[in-house]
Amino acid sequence: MFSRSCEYAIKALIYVAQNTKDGKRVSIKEIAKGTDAPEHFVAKILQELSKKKMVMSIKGPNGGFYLEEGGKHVSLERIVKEIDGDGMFTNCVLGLKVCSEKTPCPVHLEYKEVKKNLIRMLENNTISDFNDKLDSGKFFLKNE
Amino acid sequence: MFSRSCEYAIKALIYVAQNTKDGKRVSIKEIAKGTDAPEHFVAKILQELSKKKMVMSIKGPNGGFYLEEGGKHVSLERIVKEIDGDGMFTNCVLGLKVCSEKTPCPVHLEYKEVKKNLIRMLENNTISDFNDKLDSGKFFLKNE
DNA sequence: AAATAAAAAGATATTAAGGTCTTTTTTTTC
DNA sequence: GAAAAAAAAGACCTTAATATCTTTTTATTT
Ligand code: FES
Ligand code: FES
Repeated sequence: MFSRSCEYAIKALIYVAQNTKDGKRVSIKEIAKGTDAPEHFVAKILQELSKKKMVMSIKGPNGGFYLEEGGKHVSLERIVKEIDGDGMFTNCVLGLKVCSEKTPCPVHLEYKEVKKNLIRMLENNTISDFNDKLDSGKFFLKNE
Repeated sequence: MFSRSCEYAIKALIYVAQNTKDGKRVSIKEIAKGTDAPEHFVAKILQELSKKKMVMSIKGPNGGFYLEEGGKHVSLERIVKEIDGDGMFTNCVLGLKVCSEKTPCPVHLEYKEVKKNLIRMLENNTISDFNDKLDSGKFFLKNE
């Protein structure tokens, strides 16, 4: 569904939001541990997100990552599009050159509904939405 | 969503069903052209499907691929599972080790609904369903 | 039997994703 | 100012997906 990079990005951002509420910062190492992801890989992804101002970073001792107020209201849709591009939103599910009503693939009509659901899910969920959920202890960023 | 292989497989099977109604067979070359897929790649995928008896093949002049009566009633779900495995049906969408109600990821609940839709779409559509649709000329296996 | 047409099999190549390691830069603390 | 801690940058490695090419086997047609 999503690329690994994208999965890590989503979990990392949720983790950062969750653990920097009081003006603290979290290091790559912490994020990697907290989301069960390879440290150096997550570093690269955060670098990318940082360039796009989706997460803030400060170097040096006591540095790390944190979110600006606005960053907390970023939707999953935004993250997915930044990392994986908009293929999932526009491509034909059977790989036709274009997805259109004019020359639709056999599953176009039915897939359209599925896609609508998926997109709604991505649009309606922001980083901060998850924080509330995580606080309740009923959701996890890693398991097993 | 699906791998290339899987996309090609689905389109190839639909194409075969569509073009062998009268006891004819179609060659790899035809299938590749008809579905806008690389010939040798599609050959390998059909080989695999052939081993699994999801499509029949006959060698030699006048040979080619065709479907047994039963093959026409194969669902997309079956094809996807044979080619891509059941990851899409069982894996956590954020990549947690397991997808479970016990230790769900933050989007588990919402994604569950999306997944249900997707699976229903895959289960409810068989190769022969598409033939009827294609006959009407309103759907395509390639475009642009 | 020879020629031919087709799939099967298998070897190889290419590309992209995923992952790791090393060096550099920045900042803080002492 | 030196040492340390952190991210940034970049080089590199590994694996899997995608794709192509070549050879072999099988069946048909003449
Ligand atoms: S044409 Fe295939 S999903 Fe729209
Ligand atoms: S735990 Fe993530 S989808 Fe179920």
